[in-house]
Amino acid sequence: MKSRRKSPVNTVTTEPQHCSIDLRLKILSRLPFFSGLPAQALQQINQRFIEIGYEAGNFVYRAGDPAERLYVVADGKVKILQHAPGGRDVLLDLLTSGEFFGSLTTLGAASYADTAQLQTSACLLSIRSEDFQQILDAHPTLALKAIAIMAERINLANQRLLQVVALPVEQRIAFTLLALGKKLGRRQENGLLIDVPLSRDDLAEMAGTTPETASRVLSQLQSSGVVDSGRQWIAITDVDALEQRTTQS
Amino acid sequence: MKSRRKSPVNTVTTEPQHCSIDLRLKILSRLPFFSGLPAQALQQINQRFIEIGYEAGNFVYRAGDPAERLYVVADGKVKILQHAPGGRDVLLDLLTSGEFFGSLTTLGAASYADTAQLQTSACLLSIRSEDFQQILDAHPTLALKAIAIMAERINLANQRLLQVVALPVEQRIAFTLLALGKKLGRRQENGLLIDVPLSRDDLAEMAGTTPETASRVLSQLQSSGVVDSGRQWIAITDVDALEQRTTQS
DNA sequence: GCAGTTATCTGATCCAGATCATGGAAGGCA
DNA sequence: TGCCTTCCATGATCTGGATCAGATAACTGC
Repeated sequence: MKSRRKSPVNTVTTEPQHCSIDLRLKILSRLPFFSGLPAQALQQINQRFIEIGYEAGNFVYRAGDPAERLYVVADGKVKILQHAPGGRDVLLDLLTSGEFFGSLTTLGAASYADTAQLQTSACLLSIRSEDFQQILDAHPTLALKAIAIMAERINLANQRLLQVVALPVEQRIAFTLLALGKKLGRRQENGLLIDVPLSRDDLAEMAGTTPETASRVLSQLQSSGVVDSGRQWIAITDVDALEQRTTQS
Repeated sequence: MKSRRKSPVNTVTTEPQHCSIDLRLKILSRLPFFSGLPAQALQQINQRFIEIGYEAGNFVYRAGDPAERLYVVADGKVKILQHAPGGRDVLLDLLTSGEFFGSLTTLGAASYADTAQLQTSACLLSIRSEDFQQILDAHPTLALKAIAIMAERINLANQRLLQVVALPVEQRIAFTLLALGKKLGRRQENGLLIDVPLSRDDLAEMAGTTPETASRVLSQLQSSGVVDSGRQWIAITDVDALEQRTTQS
């Protein structure tokens, strides 16, 4: 019954051409964030961006580095984490194409509070914070969109805080898996595959627990037929059942 | 040694005239957020606001209510909290004069995710979200300031998440007290008084623990001479010593 | 000043989940 | 194909802090 098949996660690495300057404008124009902008403006904005390719595992920046750039994920997955003095880390988010990270503002803190590391190889677009601020200045619509995005992130962070304080581990892991499934899920024969290499450590850091406990909970979910998992991958086989786990027991 | 004096917290309730329409413009113009704006613009903005006085304990809004207004604290203290299904709550923030809460955006969620309750009687200024958005639209500088404020709140939320996951209760309480002291502290003979009525329950909800544990930690800090406290009040007598508690043991 | 109510303190017990420890399975690479 | 490394599962033990339960102290209203 225990399936230990080869990881079904799409491990195709980002090809160099995915990160080429040719595709940059196309990528930017597809972003919901920039939608509705005249082509001309988009053209100008495009010129301020540079593209960077990274290998999986690389750090884009680390907590404490001077915060001077804003990044957009063009392709690949990026994990945002925060370090605690005691060595225990928290995985704040796993970002996918179209999402922002880095410094949205030059006001306030002068250094990054979090660390950005590539979960897969990826292609990033990057812009200096000041340039981005000028863009926001010139296009108030974008500023409102940015505010909406940030409001959402504040809610997300508060939601997680609430969960960690008030819910037992199993429920937190259920919530975490559902969120991952919703965001990064890909339909498969065996269910909703979380389409990113995800270790037990990663899951633990997202749910605010230890890898051992994450493993135990996952084993239990697996033997109940709610999820299917293996080395570095997890698939949700029964979303409804998993949703139930967020409530009781 | 144990001091159980009368609460030194300033309990002067907001007088009606503090919330009068006469003072509204003055209050708004003093806000750092609106500083640098021409008087004319401020005049216009002022017209969009309404003022409301509330009694301590009242709810401004509750989680789930339709989110259609943004509030500014003119006078008094407002606590922002979030409910967990299990009954345990989290106190997200204690806001004081000049701070915003409510709905910064009409995009996204249509209802408040949190609850706003008055910690003291207070005077609030309120504006419809759409009106506020129009103001941001018209004054891009304000939008950038709003973004900076939200970035700060995101960092704060992530910081607290990290603390809850990685630090033991005593350290979390020490951090909480230091933050409160920094934000709401008033110098007194006996130290830095946290100038707001604050019960053990409130402190527990801020630090993500139970009132019993909060009480125990506080007793221990008190017998070490680091803080001084009583019914509904806490003062930090030795800031440096408290800072040390955030690190070791 | 007294009775009732609310906030706080503190002891005793309990348990979810962290920690410690070990063995096994999957993938990488020569 | 076999060695080596990394990841995962799972048992055993331990403990920080929650929970349960009274006992005090402070405020409120009369």
